Amino acid sequence: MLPRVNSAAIRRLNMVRVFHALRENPSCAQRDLSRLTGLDKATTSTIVAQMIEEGLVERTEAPRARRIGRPETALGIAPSAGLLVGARLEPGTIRIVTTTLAGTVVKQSQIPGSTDLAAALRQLHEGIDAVVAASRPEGGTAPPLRGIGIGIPALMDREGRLVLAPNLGWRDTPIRPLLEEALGAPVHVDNDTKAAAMAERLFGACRGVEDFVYLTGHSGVGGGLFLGGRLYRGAQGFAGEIGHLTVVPGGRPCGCGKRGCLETYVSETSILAQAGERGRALPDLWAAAAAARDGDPVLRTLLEEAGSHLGFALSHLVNLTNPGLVVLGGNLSIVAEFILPALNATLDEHALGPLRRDLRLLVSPLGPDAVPMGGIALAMDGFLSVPSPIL
Amino acid sequence: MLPRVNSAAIRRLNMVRVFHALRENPSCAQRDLSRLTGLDKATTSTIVAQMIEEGLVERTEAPRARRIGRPETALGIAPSAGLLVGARLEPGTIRIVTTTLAGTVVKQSQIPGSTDLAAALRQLHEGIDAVVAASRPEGGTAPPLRGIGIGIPALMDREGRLVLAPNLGWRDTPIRPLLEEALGAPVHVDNDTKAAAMAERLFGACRGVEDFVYLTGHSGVGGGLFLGGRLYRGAQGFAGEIGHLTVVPGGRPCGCGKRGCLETYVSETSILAQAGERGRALPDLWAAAAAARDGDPVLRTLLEEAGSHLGFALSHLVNLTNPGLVVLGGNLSIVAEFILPALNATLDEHALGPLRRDLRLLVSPLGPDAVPMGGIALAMDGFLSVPSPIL
DNA sequence: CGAATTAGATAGACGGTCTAACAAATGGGA
DNA sequence: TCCCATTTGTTAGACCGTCTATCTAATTCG
Repeated sequence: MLPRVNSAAIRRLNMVRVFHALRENPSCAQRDLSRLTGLDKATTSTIVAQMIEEGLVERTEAPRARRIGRPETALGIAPSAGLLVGARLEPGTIRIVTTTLAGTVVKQSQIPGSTDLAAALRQLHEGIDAVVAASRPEGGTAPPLRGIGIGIPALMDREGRLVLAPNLGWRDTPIRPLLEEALGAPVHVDNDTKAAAMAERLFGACRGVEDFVYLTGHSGVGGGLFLGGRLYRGAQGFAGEIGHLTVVPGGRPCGCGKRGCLETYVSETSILAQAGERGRALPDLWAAAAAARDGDPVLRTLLEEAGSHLGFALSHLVNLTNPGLVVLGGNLSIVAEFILPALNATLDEHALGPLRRDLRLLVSPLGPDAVPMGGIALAMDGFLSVPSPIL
Repeated sequence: MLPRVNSAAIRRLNMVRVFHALRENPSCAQRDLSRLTGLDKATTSTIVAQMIEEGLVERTEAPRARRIGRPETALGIAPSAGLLVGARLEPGTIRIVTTTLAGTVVKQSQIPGSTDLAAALRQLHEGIDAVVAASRPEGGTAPPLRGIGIGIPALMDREGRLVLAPNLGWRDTPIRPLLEEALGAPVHVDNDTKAAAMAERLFGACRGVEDFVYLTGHSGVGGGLFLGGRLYRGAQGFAGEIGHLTVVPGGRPCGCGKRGCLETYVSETSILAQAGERGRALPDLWAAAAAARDGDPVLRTLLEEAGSHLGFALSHLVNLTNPGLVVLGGNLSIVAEFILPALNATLDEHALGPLRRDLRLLVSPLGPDAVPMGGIALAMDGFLSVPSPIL
C-alpha cells in the first residue's frame, strides 16, 4: 500500500524545504525563505510560526543591512532544537561527532574499535552516550537527541541489516534494530561511502547538485551514487560497489574471491601493499603522498597506475550514469594530486565524448570527516523525512 | 524556483495513480481502485467522477462475479479519451503506432526512413498524420491527439535536443521543438533504448518493478536504467551508454573513435560483421539465430563470445547500480538463448555475490515492438505528468 | 418480501496553500 | 517634526484537497 498523500504531507514537504533553505542560508529572513522555496510569504509565515512553536527555529538578533522599509528579522535553526549523532565505525577506531540540527559540530570524539561484534556495539553505545552527555550545555536544558547515523564499511541492505563486512568479519547482522533498542533514538545505518556522499551533498562540494558520484578508498574502494536528487541505494541497497569492478582480468586477488578488482589497485590498503612489494614500506597514505611529493619514482608510478585504474573504472560509471560531477573523497583526496593526471587521461580515453566534456572533477572539501558527517546527514535526512512518493 | 506543491498537485498525483491502477486492471471497480491506490473510497469516488466528467473514464458493462450485496460497476479508460502516437525512427525505416490512452494498439504502420534530416522529419510528419487519420473511427467523433513519443538511436539531452546520432549522421538538432511545431501536439523525444525501457515498465516485463536495467542491441548496444521508480536520464540525459564500455582494451575499433567498446562485439551490426569475417555472410540476426540453432559452430562460438562480453559489461552495471532485474530486449532477445549461458557464467565470475544472487534475468516479451511502444510510454508519461518534486 | 450485505455517493470536518488586505517598522524629504 | 513611500510580516477568507461518517442503491438469502 502506498503512503497517503494529503494536506499533512504537503505541510511536511514544505516545512522540510524551509528547513533546508534556512540551514543553507543562516540568519536569513522569511522574505528570503519565500524566494528560496517558492512558497507564498503567507505560507512561509505560518510554517515559520509553526517551527518556532515547535522549537525548531528561533529569531536571531542579526542587524541586517539597512534599507528602506521595515527591517527583516533574521531566523536561525535553534541550537536547542535537538542533537544529532554521526559515527564512523571501523575495525580500529570509532569516530563520533555531535551536531545541532543545523549540522554545526558540537563535540567530537574518537575511541578504539573492535572486530568483535558485541564489543564494537558496546563501545559504540558507550561512546555515543559519553559524547552526547558532553554535548549537553552546562546549565540549560538538554536538547533532545533527534537521531543517530552510522557509516560502516559493509554491504548494508535497505532495512539496516549488515549483509557482509569483510574488513570487520561480520555478516548477516541486524545492526539497526540492535542499536536502536540499545540507544533509544532513531538509528540510521548505511554503507560508509553512501553516508559520505550524503555529507558531501548536504555540507560539502555537492550542495544543490542533483547527479553526482562520490568516490573514496580506505580498505576498499567505494562509490556513492546520488542520482536525480536522491541517494541511490539500488534494489537491495548495494549500489555503488565500484571497488569490485574488474579492471585487470586475472589480476591481483581480492578479498571478495575474484581477481583484478579495482580496489586491489587503488585502496589505501592495496597501495601500501604494492608499495611494500616494490621495496617501500610506508605506514599510511600521507607517507605515500609525501614520498611522491619528494619525487620517489616508485610511488609516482604506483599512484599513476592507481589513477589509471580508477579512471578506467570511473569511465564505466560515467558512461552508465552520466553524472555531472565526480568527487574524490576520503583517503583518495590525500593522493588526489598524484592520481588525477592519469585519471583524467584515462577518462579522456574511455569515457564517451559528450559525457566526458561536461564532467567536473573535484577533491572533497570534507576529507576524512566525511563519514561521521555522513552519519549526521543520514540522521538529519531521517528526522526530516517526507513520506514517499513525495520528494 | 521549485514548482509549488498545493492541493491541485495532490489531486493530480492521485488522479495519475488511479489512472495507472485502472490501466493495469481493466474493468475493475471503484472498490478495487481504492484498495490499489490506498485512497479512501470517498476520494476515489470524487476522482472517478472527475475523470468521467473529463471523458477519461467510462462505466463499462461488464457483469461482474455475482456476490451478495450491490454489484460493482466496472470502469475503463475511455477509448475516445484520446489517441497516443509512438514512433521509432531509424535510418532505414520509421515505425509508427497509435494507441488509446490505455495503451491499446489502434493502428500500426511502417514507412521508409531517411538519413536526410529534413526528409526524415517530413516523412515522420506525414506518416504520423496518415496513421492518426486512419485511427479515427468511421462515424463517431475523433479522439483528441494527446501526445506523441519518439525513440531515436541517438544521444538526446533532457530538453529533447539531439546531440549526436552516429547512425543517422545527425548532430546538435533541436528535434523536439521542430516536431512539436510541425505536429501541433506535445512531442516527447528520447533515446530509443530509454523509450523501450519505459515500454517494458508500463506494458512489459517490468510492471511494478522499481529498479531494473533494459538492454538492447541494434546498430549499437544501449541500456535503459530505471532506478528508484523513475527512468534515469543522468545529468545531461546521456545515462545508460553501456555500448561504449571498454570490454577489450585495444580491441575492435568503434564508431565513437575508441577501441574495444562492447557494441563492437554484441550489436546486430557487429555480430553480422564478425560472422562475415569468419566466413558466414548472414542477412540479419534471425539468420544468425537459425544458424546457431542448426549447430553452426562458428555462430555458436561467436554468440557465446558476445554473451561473455555482454556479461562482463553487465557485471559492471550490476556492481554499480544493483538492479533487481535485467531485461534483454530488442534484437538481443532474438539470440538470447545462445548468449545467456555465457552471459550468466561471466556474471557469476565478475558480479559481487550478494548482488548476483538476487538478480533476475528476463527476455523481453515486447521484442522489437518495444521502441514504438516506448514512444507511447513517453507520451503517456507526459500526458500524465505530475509536477516534480512529487513522485 | 424483508433483512443482510456490499458498492458507491454525499455532507461536513479538517487542514493545506493562495490572494488580498492589513499592520508594523523604517528612511527620506518637505 | 511629521508625513509618506517602502518593505516585511501577519491575518482573514477563498478555494481545494483528503478523510470520517452517514446515507442511498442494488443485489442475495432466508
